[in-house]
Amino acid sequence: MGRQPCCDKVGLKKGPWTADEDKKLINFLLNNGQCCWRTVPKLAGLLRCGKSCRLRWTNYLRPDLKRGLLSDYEEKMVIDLHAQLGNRWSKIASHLPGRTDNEIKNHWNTHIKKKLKKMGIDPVTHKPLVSDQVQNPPSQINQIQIQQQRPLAASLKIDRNRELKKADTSYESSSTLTESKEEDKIETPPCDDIMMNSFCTDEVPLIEPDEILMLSDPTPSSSSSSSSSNSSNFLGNLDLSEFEWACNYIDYNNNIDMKSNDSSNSMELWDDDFMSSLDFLLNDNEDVDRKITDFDSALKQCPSRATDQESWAYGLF
DNA sequence: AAACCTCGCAACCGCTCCACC
DNA sequence: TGGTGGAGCGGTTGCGAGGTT
Repeated sequence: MGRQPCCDKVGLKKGPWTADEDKKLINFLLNNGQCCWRTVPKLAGLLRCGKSCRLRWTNYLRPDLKRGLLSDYEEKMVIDLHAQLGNRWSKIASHLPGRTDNEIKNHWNTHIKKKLKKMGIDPVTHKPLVSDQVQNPPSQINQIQIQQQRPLAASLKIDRNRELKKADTSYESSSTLTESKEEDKIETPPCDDIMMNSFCTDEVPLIEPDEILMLSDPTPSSSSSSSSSNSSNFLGNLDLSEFEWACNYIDYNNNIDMKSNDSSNSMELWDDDFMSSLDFLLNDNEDVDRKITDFDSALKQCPSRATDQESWAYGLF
């Protein structure tokens, strides 16, 4: 018996999302929150399946997403985490605020893989490629090997049961059974001189504060994109004044009036401490651990849904 | 200038996981 | 405890943009 499709696909639209569809989805989710994805397209008036809506939201429309290429530090983290976790992109993404599993997966496949190969590192095993030792000076190989020792050791903590299912992940040979969920405790890799010297990433245009300001105070767009493919600025082109902000969800579950047409309220709860705590999302990360701690504490100032892992991001504009 | 090629990324597909009954 | 359905995950595909011939 075949699996039931996730939705009735007859008459449903596929392919790139239009700006209008995006707007409908954002409008619905900001006003109603995330509930059952299957019902979202129906309630939002979209001819899409729920799965498509969820992907569009999580990978593209979520307001907390960082756009642009991964920074050096993020790239380093991805490499290190991949060495520990393998192709578990969502786990890796959970260590990188504002990045999605899809984005990291794409970046890995298009950029990092090539870089590692160029450096003589097998992107699957994170060990030096034997054939490439000819191409790389011995000193460089030694540095690579030194770098690889730490994640390998850390990887021993990964749940063996789960890893056995991943035939192609890096650490099939990891010994010792350990407690499950240990992977969630994997440490954020520290800045490492070797890695800093080894990787030279592209210029990384991270989101600047002024861009965020633009989003919080939308101005008429010069020309709204005809398709979703150019929607890095898309949210800025939307009239979000009608939307509810996370911090205004004083008590979502108790049905306190969630609808507010006064967008000026949207920043009321964003005091200086909270805003400054967002720096780590906006600037390059030198002391991420501290900043994440600050951010966590700042999030506690934002009541109710804002602290929900999936929905805290609503307030990031 | 046009045809072709390559690359990057958004989106889809199918499978697994997990909560609920 | 097993079945079921929804959500999530990872792999893959398709298309558009930019580069090359």
